[in-house]
Amino acid sequence: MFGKSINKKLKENDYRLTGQRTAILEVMMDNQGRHLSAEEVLAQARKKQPNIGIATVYRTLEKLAAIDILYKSMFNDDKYRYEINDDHNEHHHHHIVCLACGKIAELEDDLLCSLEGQLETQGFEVVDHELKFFVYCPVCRKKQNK
Amino acid sequence: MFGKSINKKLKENDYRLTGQRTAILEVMMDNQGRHLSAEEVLAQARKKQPNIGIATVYRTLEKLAAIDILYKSMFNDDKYRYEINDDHNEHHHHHIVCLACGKIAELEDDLLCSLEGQLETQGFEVVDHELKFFVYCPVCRKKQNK
DNA sequence: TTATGTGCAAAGGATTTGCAACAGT
DNA sequence: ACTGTTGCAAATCCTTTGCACATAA
Repeated sequence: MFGKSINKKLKENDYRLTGQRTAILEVMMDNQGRHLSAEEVLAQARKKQPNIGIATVYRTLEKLAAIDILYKSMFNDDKYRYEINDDHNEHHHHHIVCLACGKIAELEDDLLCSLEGQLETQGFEVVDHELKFFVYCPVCRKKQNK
Repeated sequence: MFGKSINKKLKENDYRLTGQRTAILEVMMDNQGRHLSAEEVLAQARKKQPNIGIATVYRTLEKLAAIDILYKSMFNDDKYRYEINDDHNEHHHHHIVCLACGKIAELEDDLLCSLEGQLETQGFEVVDHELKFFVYCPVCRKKQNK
């Protein structure tokens, strides 16, 4: 009910499908491309499961991130944020963070592969990478007339 | 006494040079290229200023980061780490983080300039970027015989 | 049934803050 | 002297954990 590759992952990992987890997964699917904090997930999940607690949210997000269904990262506000990971095998997340409004855009590019190749010839095994650009986005630049 | 460009920055920013701040700056200079947590800075600073408190360390690190004398970032252990910023104007930090031992290497490359250029033609103002590779380093790979 | 998952409240760890005393300039 | 800085302890914020109860398989 969540797409075959997600269901497969859940099954492979002995992942008991409770009402709470279903609610959380639904929230994450409804927010594709957005980066939600645990509190934000809680607020939305409560609409479906009124008694769900924050501990369950953290535990579930953590587990889903561990099996690559979610991607976990932190921007500029000291709290982790989670987003659904479409192709949950390789995750090359290139975020473009606006320093003014905090909006986060994503970059689909894979320019970095050649760099990874270099590292691998040096004996590193590259598991993942993460690139962040800190920017002023076009809208904010206009507001500040820069 | 800390190199002319650091002294200039301090003066420009009305930065009163106390014994505590001197101690912290010395610690950071002594650890060029390393990434210290606030607690680690505290421990070393106490050798010079036995009564210095953790609040002062946080306040000082924050201020030095604000004027680009330090660079602040977080790796995989939920605490901020600080390092001295040699050319404290542009900071292009490319860290290579080993997932096994936590060791952090740096990459001096500037392959990303072309990507920045693309963003700028799209109307973004790029202030900074940050790239992290999550890897297993050669030493750890050997230990795990991978 | 039986191992896993849940909610709650308490604990934990990093960081910040209020405030009275202190110290550069 | 004036103003910014300090140390301490308490407060804050995000996240984790212990435990008794509940529930999916």
